[in-house]
Amino acid sequence: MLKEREREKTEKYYSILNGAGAVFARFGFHKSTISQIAAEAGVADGTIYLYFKNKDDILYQFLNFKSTHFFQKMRDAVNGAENAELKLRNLIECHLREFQNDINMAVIFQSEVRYRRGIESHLKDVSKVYLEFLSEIIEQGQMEGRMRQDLFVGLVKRFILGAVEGVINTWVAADGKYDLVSMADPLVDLYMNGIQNNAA
Amino acid sequence: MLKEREREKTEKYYSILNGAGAVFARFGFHKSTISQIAAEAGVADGTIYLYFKNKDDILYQFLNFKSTHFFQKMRDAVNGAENAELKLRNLIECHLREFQNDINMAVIFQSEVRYRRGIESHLKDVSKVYLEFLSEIIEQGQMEGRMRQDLFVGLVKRFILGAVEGVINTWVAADGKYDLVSMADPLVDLYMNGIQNNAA
DNA sequence: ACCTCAAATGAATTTATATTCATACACTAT
DNA sequence: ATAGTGTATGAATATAAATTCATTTGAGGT
Repeated sequence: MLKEREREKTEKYYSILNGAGAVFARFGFHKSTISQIAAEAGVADGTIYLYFKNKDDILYQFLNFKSTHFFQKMRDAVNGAENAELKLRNLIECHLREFQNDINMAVIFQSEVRYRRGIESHLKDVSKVYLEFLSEIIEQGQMEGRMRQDLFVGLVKRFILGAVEGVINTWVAADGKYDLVSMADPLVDLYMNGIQNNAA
Repeated sequence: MLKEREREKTEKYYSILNGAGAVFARFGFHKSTISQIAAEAGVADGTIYLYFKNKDDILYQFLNFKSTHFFQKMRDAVNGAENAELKLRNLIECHLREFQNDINMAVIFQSEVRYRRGIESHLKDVSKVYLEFLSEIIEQGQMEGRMRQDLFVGLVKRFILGAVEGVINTWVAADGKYDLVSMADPLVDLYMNGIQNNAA
């Protein structure tokens, strides 16, 4: 086993992480084998165990690495906006852009993160952090008078997250063929105005 | 192997299906073993292979059985409503009620159905059928002038399904502790009116 | 009571793959 | 050049669990 300090910095560490990302995305975590990952990363099977504790650890580190980056982008996007509606728009746009730019990550997040008992417990629960972002935005929106006062925030935030994920799932199922980011505006429009025809 | 005809009717067949439902829900498909399922169903390991081709087949038949029932309920719920908004409300309420009444099914649908390559291909894709229900309702709503004309139906239906699933996931994560069906009205209200404060 | 055969059993077998480890390699310092 | 140290290899091993099958059980039927 390599020294803890250096282990995570080497080029090889990232080759394996990326290889694993590609393999997990293609076959799913359970059907992926260490040999496949090793081949994809261009290393021997045994080498993987110099950098990772075991197969689970690969997934764990992958999610950890990606989500750290993801939430940093998220924070930047939200902070750069003034009012709640713009924050929401930026958040959604950022989410879609990051997933579009890294389809392996997108596939893995959408398919493996849900109900992985024992992983989400270690991992700073991805959707939890996300939902906190949303709570803040909604509450700010209510203070600004921009969003309804009678909203049940606990529900609204799942509602928002669920809908983005639904849109991403569809995009993933279509192998990322179309532009995902352009869904941001119509999506936010739905959040804000709903589907009812108020004109009539 | 039992005769095809009789195999699926026996009491034992359903014991195994239910046992599997409980075990899959508790441990997830991959971590569930045949022995656990057999124990839960009160039969010997080998007996399972008299009724099912293999472990995958158990999940497949479980999903098939449950989704057939589910969609029947769904159809009844939708047909019993006059206008599109009521149909939507009934659909969501039915969805939530059925999941609430069968938490094993709920857990399995939410966690195993997504990205199970080779299963959704056999199984009449659950979300596909669901999305067709939604398309019809939305289009009807537009004809009735009850829903906006400028909606991108392809987006709206994922939006709706995604949001219900988000709400169900939260409920499942809380071990079904609170009443799920009561989320139907506020949820539909959000679909229809959005979160924006129009009064101000 | 005995026979027959479908149904059930669970220990033995097979299979698949995660993980280990003895060996080989490559770089640096002396 | 050679020794020494950290790194990489991949064949061999360990393990776990799915699946099989020789054997047993039990419910009619004679």
